[in-house]
Amino acid sequence: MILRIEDTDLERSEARFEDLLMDDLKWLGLDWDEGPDRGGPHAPYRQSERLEIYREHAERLLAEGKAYLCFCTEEELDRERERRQAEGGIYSDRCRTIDPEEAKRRRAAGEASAIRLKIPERPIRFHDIVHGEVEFASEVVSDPVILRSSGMPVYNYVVVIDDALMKITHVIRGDDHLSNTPKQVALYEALGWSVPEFAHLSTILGGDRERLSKRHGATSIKNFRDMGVLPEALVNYLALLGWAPSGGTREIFTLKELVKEFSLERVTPSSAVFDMEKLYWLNRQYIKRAAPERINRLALSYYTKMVVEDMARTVNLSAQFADAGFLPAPPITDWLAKLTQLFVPYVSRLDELPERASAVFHYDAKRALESPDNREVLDWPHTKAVFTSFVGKILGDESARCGQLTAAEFKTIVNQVGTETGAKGKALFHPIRMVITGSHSGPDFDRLIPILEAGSRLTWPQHVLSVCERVKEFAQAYNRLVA
RNA sequence: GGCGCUAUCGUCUAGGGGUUAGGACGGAAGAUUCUCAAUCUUCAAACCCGGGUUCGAUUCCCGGUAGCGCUACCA
Repeated sequence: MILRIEDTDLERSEARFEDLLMDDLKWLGLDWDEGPDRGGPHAPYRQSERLEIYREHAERLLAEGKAYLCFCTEEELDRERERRQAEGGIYSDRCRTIDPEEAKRRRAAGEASAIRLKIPERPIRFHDIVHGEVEFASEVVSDPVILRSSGMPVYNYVVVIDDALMKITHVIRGDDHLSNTPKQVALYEALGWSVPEFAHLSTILGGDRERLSKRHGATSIKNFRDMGVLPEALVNYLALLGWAPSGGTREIFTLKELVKEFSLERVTPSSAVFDMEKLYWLNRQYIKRAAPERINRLALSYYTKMVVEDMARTVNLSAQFADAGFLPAPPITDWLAKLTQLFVPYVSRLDELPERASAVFHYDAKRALESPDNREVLDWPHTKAVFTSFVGKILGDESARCGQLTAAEFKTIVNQVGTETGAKGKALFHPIRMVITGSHSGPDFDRLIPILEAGSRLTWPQHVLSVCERVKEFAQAYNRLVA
């Protein structure tokens, strides 16, 4: 595989984009044998460093009469384009008829000129693996500029030169390039080179059926990565957009399986709407299958991000510090790993983890009592008695040592509250969960209580409240409410 | 405007001259659980329109319509 940097548009190219691009590719699990970072037999791999090659071939085409000099000024071209806007048609190729000798003289005299390719006067046909035979009439394709008057070559030209020189066999790209292809085919022919196979893949659209763009939210690879989408899920989803295996029922494929199963011949020619929900669903499947250690490690950054954001709310953190983040020490990471495993069945994106675990980090008894979600629970007949009994047990009981409560001890207390008040099932569990987490729904107490207690014993910027601290806060808030 | 590409459930798609038009996401209902999520079961949901070819067309052909793309000295 070859990585080539197409940077002939100076305005849109920046060195840092290159690193970003390589990061994205590596993250996706795509690797290359040759490229700007590791060299290879076809070096250089940046088009901006291959200018001499492009100039040479352009001059050759010029000398062979397959291309010509164009002296049109920017203003002239603008004017013509405006007229076409209304009347239709293509660029007039007006400089094509200038006598080559005269053109040579004008260039020598210093007049600015671009080089245009002569499109032959016959239909241009080519084969496309997903679209079949495609034909364009010669009259609808204008003579393209291959070398700008600035000396910088144009994409449609360099791509042909490089693909041929680098021995590219299959040109696979978006179908927005389909209309460019006749120009490129004409170029291959003018150069006397054989034409590669083409495969034009359909456009990916947003929910509004417009081409996917920044407006639609996550559209860069980095975005998905930040959301906690696993690369294998993204690759799998993208493959499914426009492709299905024969039979059409299987949907989950690893990169390796995809390499084996995927075939361009089965790619659909019609455009597809990007469905975030389905991506998230696939991501959940992959999270479930992934090694827990990997998920725990990936999850870390989302917690630290949360902690930094929390701190920024109260302390005036420097942007530099917030950016850098920080890695917690092992006792904390071990605890966070347990936390992740507790909540990971609930999420389809890793960045949802802190939000899911918010009951652990952000306990607020007052808000819990005022929450509309808890309204109903508050009105249940047993609720008040359960509150009183439970609060009394935790705060009064010697066994309920602060921060040292075990799951078994907690269970015993819950059972005692049950027999004392006569509440059971929802009537028992919902009010208690409300006291502990602020919400009537959440994970099993058996797993939650040890995590809460262990968390309260850790020292890091984010203090986790222990069970008894929660109960204390709740009791105060509740008493105020009743009073 | 010209040219090109495309058209099966809301979305991604399988299929293909005669099928109960299949699967997945999402939706609805149910089971399970103290609850939410997960999981399982069930259900609803589609061949763009008009002509032709044919015994028969969603499938093949033509036209229309719609969507998208190109129409740059952008990539």
